[in-house]
Amino acid sequence: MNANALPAYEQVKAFIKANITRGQWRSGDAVPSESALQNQFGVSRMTVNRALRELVVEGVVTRIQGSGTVVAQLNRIVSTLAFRDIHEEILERGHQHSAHIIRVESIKANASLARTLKLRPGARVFHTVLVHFENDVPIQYEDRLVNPAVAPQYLKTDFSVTTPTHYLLEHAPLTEASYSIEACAASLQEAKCLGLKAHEPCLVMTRCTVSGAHVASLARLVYPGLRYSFNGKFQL
Amino acid sequence: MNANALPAYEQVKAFIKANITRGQWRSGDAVPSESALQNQFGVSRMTVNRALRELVVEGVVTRIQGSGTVVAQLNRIVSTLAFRDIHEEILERGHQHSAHIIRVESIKANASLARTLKLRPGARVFHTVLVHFENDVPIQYEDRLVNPAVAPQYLKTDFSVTTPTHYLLEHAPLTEASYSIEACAASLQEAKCLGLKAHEPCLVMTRCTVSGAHVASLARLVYPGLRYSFNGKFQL
DNA sequence: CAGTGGTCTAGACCACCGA
DNA sequence: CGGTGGTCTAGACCACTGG
Repeated sequence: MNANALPAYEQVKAFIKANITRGQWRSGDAVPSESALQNQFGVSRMTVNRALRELVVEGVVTRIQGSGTVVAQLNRIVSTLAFRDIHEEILERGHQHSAHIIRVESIKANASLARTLKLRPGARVFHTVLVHFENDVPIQYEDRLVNPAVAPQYLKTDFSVTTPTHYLLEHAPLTEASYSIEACAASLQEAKCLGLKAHEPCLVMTRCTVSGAHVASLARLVYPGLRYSFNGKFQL
Repeated sequence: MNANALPAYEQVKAFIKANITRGQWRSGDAVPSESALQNQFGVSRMTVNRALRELVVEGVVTRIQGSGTVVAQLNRIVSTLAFRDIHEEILERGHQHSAHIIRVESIKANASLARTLKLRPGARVFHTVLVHFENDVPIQYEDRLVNPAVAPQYLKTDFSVTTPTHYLLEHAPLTEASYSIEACAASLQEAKCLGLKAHEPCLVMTRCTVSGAHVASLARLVYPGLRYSFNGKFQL
């Protein structure tokens, strides 16, 4: 066994990917069965099985028990977007992060908010509004509502030091999140805080996080359209 | 072995995830070794190994050979965004898709475009501009540049029937793509085609696709901010 | 029915890490 | 050095699919 050689399961994966990339096998075409590949490569079935299972996860092939393995419909780009704490994101770019605190308060949930956070209407909810700066340039307006059940001490945090995201991840283990990304015109308040003209286009991420049995937080993150973008990459 | 029972490796995964979710194990904490879990669950090492390998892919744990397995830094939300052909996306919502063709032509690449497509300056490049409608509402303005090397017959396509995305996926197997999502103000031309006022906020996806050795296409997809959003979900 | 994938075992050898 | 994970094997039984 050559030392520089790829593991056997990687070789099987590479073989299959190469056939797809080269246009040899197209979407919907059958991929050789496990036993066929087993013979072809002279490896055990578990090794072939691992290769194929990983290709399923990567979205390259589809398997149906009893039927076989086929090349997946590749008419979609599947990519992984990672959202991180903005503090770390900025530090990682080698820049300075700071935050201005606009609002830290406790409010009463109206009907709609109560429904989202799964609380009774009129229940207390924590509310913070911050602006995050990257090298003194405003880059994110963060309006956040927090369920007191998951972080009773939330309002006592010094948000100029600890970001809400960081605090919540520490105190309420994340189990689930849903988000949407849209383009909106900046409101007057947002525009003022971000140093924009009113109605300038912004990227808005709305995010709802769940921790165990509780809806933990609802956040609206507004980024100046001209200063921020989400980037991603897809590989075969 | 109970028929309704989860597979053993799923039970191991569930056990580990539960300990994390419950806040029992925190980021950086050690996860029991394979042999420990093997004894605890009374299963073979391969089964435990599969569970842990899958948790690595899911970003739940980190493993270091010789050292051990620890709970990953969960201070990031990792989610999978899937971009599909807009035609299918609309059909799947049970709506009607149609496309208006604005422009179908061959142009000469300027220096910057030639660099991106890895062609020589002045080389011929295909250029199409379409507007996609969902139930007669304009939803995407698609400005696309195509490398003739990967799809020589591209301009002969009837784009009112076949979307450029679909045609390219058929003729140039996708091996790589990079994209960015931003918010921009609609240009006059875009606004007119999308039925917006000038400078209304739009979600803009810029996408560069690679097929084998060639850069295949560069697309600018403009979505009206009020009519479109990218949505995603994250689970544990 | 034969062939497929889904799961699992009980071993094995190796590379790596930390004490 | 012992313990960890990384890989691999040669079997096995099962559930499912298709003809």
